[in-house]
Parts: sequence; structure tokens; C-alpha cells
Amino acid sequence: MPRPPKSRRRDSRAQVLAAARAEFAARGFPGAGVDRIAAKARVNKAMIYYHFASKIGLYREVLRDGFRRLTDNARQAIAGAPTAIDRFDAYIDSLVRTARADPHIVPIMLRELAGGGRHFDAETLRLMGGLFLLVQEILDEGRAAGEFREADALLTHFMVIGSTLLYVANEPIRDQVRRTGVLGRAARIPSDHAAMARHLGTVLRRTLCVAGEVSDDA
Amino acid sequence: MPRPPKSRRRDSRAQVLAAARAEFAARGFPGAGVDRIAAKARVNKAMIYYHFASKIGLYREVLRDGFRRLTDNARQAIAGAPTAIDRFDAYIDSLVRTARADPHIVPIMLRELAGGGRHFDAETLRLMGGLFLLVQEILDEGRAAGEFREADALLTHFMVIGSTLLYVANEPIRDQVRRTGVLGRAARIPSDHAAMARHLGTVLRRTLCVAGEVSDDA
DNA sequence: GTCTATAAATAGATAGAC
DNA sequence: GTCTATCTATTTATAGAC
Repeated sequence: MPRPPKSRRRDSRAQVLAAARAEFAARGFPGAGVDRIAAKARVNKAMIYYHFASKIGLYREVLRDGFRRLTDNARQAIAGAPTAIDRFDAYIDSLVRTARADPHIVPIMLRELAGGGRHFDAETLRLMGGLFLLVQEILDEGRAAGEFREADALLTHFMVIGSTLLYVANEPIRDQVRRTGVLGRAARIPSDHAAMARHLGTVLRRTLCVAGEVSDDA
Repeated sequence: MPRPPKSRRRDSRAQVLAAARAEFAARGFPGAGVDRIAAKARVNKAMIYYHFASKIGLYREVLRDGFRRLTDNARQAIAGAPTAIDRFDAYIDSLVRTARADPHIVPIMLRELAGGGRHFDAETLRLMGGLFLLVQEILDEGRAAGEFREADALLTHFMVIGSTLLYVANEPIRDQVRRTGVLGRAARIPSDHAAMARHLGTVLRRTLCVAGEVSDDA
């Protein structure tokens, strides 16, 4: 990462990264335009090639950035939680928060998933796997403490990350459904992001925890 | 849909649709090439414009097709099931089966989700919403029969569809992780598609059902 | 219905001045 | 580090013969 020593007005490099994040999220890698990124960043197109060498180079940096934020935040969030189920709550909360704080991460992840991780370099792959390892750790610790029953880590991981990603990503489509009214009055489309997190928490408690009943809150 | 009266060797229209499905799934709408689709379908490129008028027209037909198959299969699958939880099992099984029978549907759905449903026409939107309505119906019936407790339909829907889509879509990335070994020996990455379906069934039983304990099988 | 040839626009990338 | 101008390849789309 060749960081330039200093520059006049707010480091064009960072501006490019922000604009690229939005453009790649909205249109995907092939659909994104370097010209459009340059315009959005209010930077000359040649600067992009100066800083990132190529469109794919820029994209890879955006990818690493997003996954790093996701995993860093998650690791930090679960650090203080005393029990395994608390760590799970903190993990989910962190996922939802990070996804909402930068809404571009989610579409980018979904597209990469759709493409089979074609653009992943080794570090990005490692970062993404880190999310799974984190879930696996929580499950193992919970199991060791007699708090959880046995559960497949991979399937649990996909349940958590799948629910979260799809729910957050689906917001524009929910709006579209509400506006156009294609589903008529039958469809009940309420709820907010906090409700999603709580719902997942309840599901995990009922599924994993050894001890008795869990109250409804979704 | 201008269906040609008849043609010599196996309706070039259908061949184009099949090739388009694969190409759009692998590269997304902007990344897909009409030339590549024509080559894969072993059809002249002009034929694509003759049948579908434009790239977006072809894509919309692929979209409708995929969602129609998904919803039709699901409706059919749950028809015979006696209880609400059985209908849920049948629904999940149908989702997984359809997704595996035509692996192109899943990436296409994920990409559309990432793009906020930008390419949805009214019918596709209605079809997609139909999947949610189906889940809502199952929940309502289960609740009315005293079989289920109260649960948010939208959140349940995203849990089911999110887990399924991501798990199926992730298969290539899991392979990549296994091959490159980036996660070391710590990561346990086993399980098959049937296990995913069973796991989801268990989760739903524990989460929704009023009556007692449910045995582990994931 | 099928094919060839080509138009017209756009995209990623770079040379070279400052 | 920044900008202009431009090269080159590719892509969607169509005209028109058969």
C-alpha cells in the first residue's frame, strides 16, 4: 500500500476509496465505471491508476477494507461478553451495526458470494474465514462450559450471516414492494433492524441453549 | 412472449435461455456478454435480438423463469403436507432441491438482492413476494392450529431463505478455503446440503413449536 | 428464421506535459 | 501528484442479404 506522504485537500486516495465502495456496491465489479468513480470522488481518473494501478487493484483494496472492518469490529465487540450466548448477541449486534454504518459492505459481499469469491485474494479469504472461525469458537466455548448443546458451526454461521445480510440488503426491495403494492394488503412487512437482531438472538437461544424456556421478544 | 411456431433443431430460443442463465449467474448482468451467450448456445448472436429484442429483455425473462420455478415448486411441495411444521420442512426441502437442480438461480437472486432489485419487473416482484407470502401463510395456519407460537413472518422468511441461499452459494468458496488451506487445521468445514435442510428444520421446530423438546439431528 | 458485416458507443488504460 | 488527450479493445445493437 503506497501511502503518499501528504497532500493538499484531504488525500485523494481516501476519497477514491469511498467513491469506489459506493460504485462497486451499487453496480458490481463489471458494472462499475472508473470514470464514474473518478467523478464521484472529484478526482482525475488518472489519479486512480496512479494510486491503484488498475480497476481490479482498486476493487481488491475495497474488498479487504470491508472485511477487515467487519471482522475487527466483531472481535472487539465480543471481547467483554461473559457467557457464550452473550458473545453471540454481541457478534450479531456488531454485524448489524457495521453493515448499517457502511451499507456498501453488504451488497459487495453478496455479489462476491454470487461470483464464487472470484476476486478474493489470500488475505480477503482469510478475513472472511475469520468470521466463521469466530462463530466456531463461540460454539466450542459454550459447549465446553455446558452452556450449549452440540451444533454444526458452519450451518450456524450461515444461518446468522445469511439472515443478517439478506435482511439488510432487502430493505430497498421491501420499499419497492410497499410502494408498488404488488402483494396487496395480505403482506405484513414491518420490523426494523433491532428487531432482526433480537429475533436472531431468540432463535439461537432456543436452538442452542441447554437450560429451559426463552421468552418471546421478536 | 413471441413463441416461434416450430423450428428445426431444438428451438434456439430455449438454448439461448439456458446459456443466458449460466452466463448471467456467473458474471451478473453487466458482466455477461451477449457474444458469449450466443457462442455457448451455439446460436447466431442476431437470433438473440430476434427473440428477445435486447440484453435486458433476455435477462428479465431469465429472472421471471427462475422465480417462477422456485415458487411453483414450493407451492406444489407443501400441498400434501398435513401439519404446519411439515409444510415448513417441505418448503425448505423444495428450496434446496430447486436451487441444486438449477444452480444458476441462487447467484442470480443474490445479485439482484445486492442491486436492490433494480431489474425486477412487476411480475418478478410479485413472484418473489409470493415466497414470503407462503411462509406467512404457513406461520398463520400453524398459529391458528395451536401448533406454533407467534413469530414475525418477515424475519422468519429471511432466516430460511438467507441460510439456504448463502449455504448453497458458498460451496465454491468453501472449496477454495479447503484447497488453499488459509484457515489452517482449526476450521471444520464438513456437511452436505441435506444436513443444511435438516438443521434448518430443527431450528424452526425449536423456535416455533409449542410442544416440548426436539431431538438433535444436525 | 438465420447469418454476415458493421455501425456506434463506451470502457479501461496510458503517454506525456506541468 | 495532477491533468489533458487519446489509444485500443470490446460491446450492444442493427441493417440487410438469403
